[in-house]
Amino acid sequence: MSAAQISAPTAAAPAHKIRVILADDHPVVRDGLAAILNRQPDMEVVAEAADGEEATELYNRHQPDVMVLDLRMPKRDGVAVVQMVLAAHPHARLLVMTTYDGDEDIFRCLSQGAKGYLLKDSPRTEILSAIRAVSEDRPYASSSVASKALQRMAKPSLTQRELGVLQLLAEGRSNKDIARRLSITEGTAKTHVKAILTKLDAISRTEAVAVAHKRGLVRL
Amino acid sequence: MSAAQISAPTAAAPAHKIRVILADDHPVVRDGLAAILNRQPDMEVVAEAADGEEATELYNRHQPDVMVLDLRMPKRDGVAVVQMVLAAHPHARLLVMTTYDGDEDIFRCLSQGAKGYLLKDSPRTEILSAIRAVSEDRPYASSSVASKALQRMAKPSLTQRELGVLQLLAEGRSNKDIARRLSITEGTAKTHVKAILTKLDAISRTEAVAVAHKRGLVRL
DNA sequence: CGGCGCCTATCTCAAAAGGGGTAGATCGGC
DNA sequence: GCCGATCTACCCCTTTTGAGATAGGCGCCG
Repeated sequence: MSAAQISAPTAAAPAHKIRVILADDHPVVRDGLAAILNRQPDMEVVAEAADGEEATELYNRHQPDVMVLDLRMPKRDGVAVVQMVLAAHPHARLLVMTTYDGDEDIFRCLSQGAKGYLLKDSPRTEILSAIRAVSEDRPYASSSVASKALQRMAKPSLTQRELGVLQLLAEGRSNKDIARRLSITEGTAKTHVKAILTKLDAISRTEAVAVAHKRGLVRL
Repeated sequence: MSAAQISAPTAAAPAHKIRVILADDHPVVRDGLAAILNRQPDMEVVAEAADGEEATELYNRHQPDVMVLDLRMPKRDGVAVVQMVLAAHPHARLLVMTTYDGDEDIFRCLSQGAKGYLLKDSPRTEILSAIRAVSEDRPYASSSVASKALQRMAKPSLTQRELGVLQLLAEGRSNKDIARRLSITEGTAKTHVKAILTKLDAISRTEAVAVAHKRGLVRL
């Protein structure tokens, strides 16, 4: 394939450039994305945000065609930014980006209306394709994520309560400790833990935590 | 402090540019670093590697002044690259970079002779300072890492065997399972687990795994 | 209204994990 | 040669965890 074909995708002379905001807490990543996008004749980086709060503000101020959002950011994470921006701008086109596939929050973002999802280790061409797709209101997802989405559908999902218990489980708390923190009896805590073990197909709490980490259900 | 002072550090007209190789599996990060470095009058990116094997090869071919190395890469991780490059070139100046502080492998790299360590979310000026320091054979470490190094000294370290047991622990294995896999008795496995709990100051195996994750002693 | 899912709570019983201490074998360094 | 660290292994005893079953209260939806 030729690079020229990718660089000048739909029209030889674009009517207007795709206006993009970048939101990522790593200066290096912002510079890298900016360098890639600014080489394109049909794209323009209009602002950069270093955290979630800034991302929300800058979206309101600039109303870009696309915002590229890191999932994990200080102050306000990707999920929260997606919620807040879409509440104010229902037609906002958001492309969520993260380091790890398998992060459960991807699905939270997509189900809340983010238009696309991208892995940070994607090649440049894929990043550009994704931005162009999202800018035209077409959905985009890395293939590795699309397949995970299907796997995930099959598996039973945890309730909110169970996710809370799982978080404490991952911190190494005992049943008694979990019960105290959630103001329930130890017996009930055990009931929740048993449900978690069943749903995650784990034999022990420690294995459940390992599975939860792999699936991105909990964070450190 | 002025930016000019940082940009033109020692000499107004550098006798020769600092030749740098970048090794990171994320194209975006490579582009970002390249963009930052190529803006400097005293630096030059001579090659880029997308994995550990490539990094080793390119070092041998180009013999740069500094190689910036991601800790986690496909095929050969940062620790292995540090070992192999230093075996062939004992005076190589390597700057290790990673996303997370608290990664135990940082200390493995540094103790094996890497000259500096840097967090990926560092500001541009810090990245440049680090590269200049390392190029002059001066050590460099992010302040957050320097403080962790001290904390770490105080705490007891795990033996090789214990690290092996800890890895299995983190995968959710039972004592019986651990014993089978390591060809030791269950009683011995319990002895190791008890030692781990004591050293990590944890009450339960699950808490020990949580601590191990935080300290980067195990990986998923 | 009748389910259905969720949270709560209880019971019993077996298995696993954890706390304490002891001790032989091996290996490397002072 | 002796000491210390490590790996191995065992003892006893208590606490925690996990399997299985059951059930009331509550809110939501067809």
